[in-house]
Amino acid sequence: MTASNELRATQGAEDPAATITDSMAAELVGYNLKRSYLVVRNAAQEVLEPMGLKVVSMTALSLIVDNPGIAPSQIADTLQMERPNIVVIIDELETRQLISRARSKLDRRRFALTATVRGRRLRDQASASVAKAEYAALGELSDTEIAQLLDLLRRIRGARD
Amino acid sequence: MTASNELRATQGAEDPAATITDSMAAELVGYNLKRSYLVVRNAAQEVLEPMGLKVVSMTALSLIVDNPGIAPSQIADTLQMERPNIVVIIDELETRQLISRARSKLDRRRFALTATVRGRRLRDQASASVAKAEYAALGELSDTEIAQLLDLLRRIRGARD
DNA sequence: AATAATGATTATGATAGATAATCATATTTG
DNA sequence: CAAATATGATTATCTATCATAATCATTATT
Repeated sequence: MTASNELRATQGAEDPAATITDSMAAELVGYNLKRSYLVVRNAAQEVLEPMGLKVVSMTALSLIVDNPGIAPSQIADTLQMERPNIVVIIDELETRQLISRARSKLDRRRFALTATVRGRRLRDQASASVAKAEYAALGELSDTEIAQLLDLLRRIRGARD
Repeated sequence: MTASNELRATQGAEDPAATITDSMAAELVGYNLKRSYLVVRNAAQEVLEPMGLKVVSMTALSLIVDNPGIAPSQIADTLQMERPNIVVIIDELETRQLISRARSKLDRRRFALTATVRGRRLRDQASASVAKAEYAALGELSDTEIAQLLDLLRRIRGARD
């Protein structure tokens, strides 16, 4: 770096119109992962909100639809959440009559969760809407690139799971 | 799906040893982005903690190092955070004498933030450690794949910025 | 039978993140 | 130029997310 560049850099950003250089954003994967995640999550939240669902509650609902009889603790394990936080989500899904909660016959400490017809219908609707919203948010990327991205992401988390 | 598969699915998950099918995790990009982000962020947090930094404070510090004279509001814009939350971070960086805060001469409402020598040194150290930690967390991926990933992620957030 | 472990729950706490209100300074406009 | 408006920083506050500790019922272990 030359002396004049040094000088410019020393005072440059004080000009409100100056362009901010952001070396972190350019280089770090975590930073870019976070930003991309927020873009996609916001797109999902937007379409879920009118259905009264959050991303986490729709994920839990989906798990229950796909795995009838699943227990809260299994949901916690799968979604990497703490059990106390699952309880709240399940309470709400039950109040809205999207799922039913019954004691397991094999282990009476556990609950066996099952989706109701309403729950299954809402899941299907939500899942389709979210997929569509994601696709729109990823509009820049081709189908091939989305597949590549998914593969890379699965391998990152796969290493730690 | 056959009748027997249907039956198995209906009761299957009540067996604690049953495998949970997670169609969301398999398909949704947002879910995979979140999981991958958490893996990488945890790796970064781990190496930053002994330096007394969080991801966000090290990002802010880095911005100040790269853009001497930058104002809090510019940091907020760049990092997509609200100004009140920036204040806290800057307070801490200043208390630790990693940056200095002076009124801008061009606009006396603004602050002109500059990194101290200590701040610059810590940034360099932190930035190197985080890059190394990220690389380890991405161990599954080749250099080419990491570059591909970065490109895809930048294009996702680029579309919305 | 007594002890330990597990699952669900409640209460609670920590942290990130956003909003509203306030004050100083700059800018715009009548 | 004076009044009104906008901007930047700050404080106080509120919400959401996420985690921990303690409790109770049931099951597994010794």
